[in-house]
Amino acid sequence: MTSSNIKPTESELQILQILWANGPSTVRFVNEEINKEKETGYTTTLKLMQIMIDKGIVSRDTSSRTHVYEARVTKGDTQRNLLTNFLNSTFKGSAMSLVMQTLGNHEASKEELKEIKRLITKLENK
Amino acid sequence: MTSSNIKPTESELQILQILWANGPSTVRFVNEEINKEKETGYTTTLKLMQIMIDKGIVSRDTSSRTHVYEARVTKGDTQRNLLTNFLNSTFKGSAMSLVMQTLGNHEASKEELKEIKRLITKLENK
DNA sequence: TTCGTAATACGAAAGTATTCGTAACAAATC
DNA sequence: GATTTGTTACGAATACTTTCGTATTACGAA
Repeated sequence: MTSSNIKPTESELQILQILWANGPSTVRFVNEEINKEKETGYTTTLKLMQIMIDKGIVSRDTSSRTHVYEARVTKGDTQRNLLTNFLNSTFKGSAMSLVMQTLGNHEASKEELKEIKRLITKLENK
Repeated sequence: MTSSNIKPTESELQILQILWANGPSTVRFVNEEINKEKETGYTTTLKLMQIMIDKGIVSRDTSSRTHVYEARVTKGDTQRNLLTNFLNSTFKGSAMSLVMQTLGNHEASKEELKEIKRLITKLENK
């Protein structure tokens, strides 16, 4: 298997997104980012990040008083795992259905559509 | 909005899938289907389905002693809602990324790929 | 040094989801 | 009719997630 079964909770995923986007970060920074979306107490975020340490999802540098946290799972691996789970539970494993619904319901630019076509052509020739 | 915010839990979704696939069903039938995947007590399934009644996700015919349950949310609406949530949380709203990863990681037949291409062409001409 | 601020640690409360035991009852079987 | 079987109702235990209050400690400013 590519990597252990990564299944972060909703809150954990939000934190991971922030760490992926910004690199190693302090609890304060992460909490401020979260608060742009949803009011959340500082110790709430701290606790979540400590739990993520226990689970091995993040690591931290404790050399200075203010700890710096870093994702230990990659965005790619995590997305892949979550996608597989989602595909199985919601679309019973039919990648086709999922793609069709996504394209049908969500906007994509002409350029993006072209790129998807290119990928499909590449897949067809394999 | 197309429909109220349908967000079934993992277990509830599994039950919905069975109801969508088989039409109105008894608790016993649903429980047997579930047990093909995962050992689960009868009353566990019963309780879940009763909770789904409370939430308005399913309805039931109680005219005979053995109640018959039916989904009150459509597969399409539910998938659409779950897809939007998933897209936002895991792919930060980028439909493009999701589609590319799905095509890249999960098998699709040549026929299916062709069909997706057809859909894209149709979208491009709008 | 003393005080205030900011950080971590910890435990517990609150919320949600899952699981199942037991009671009550109706129906079928003997 | 008595007993076994199958069904619903209900409550409670367990588990997992989220939230936060409080204690403690380290650091910096006065």
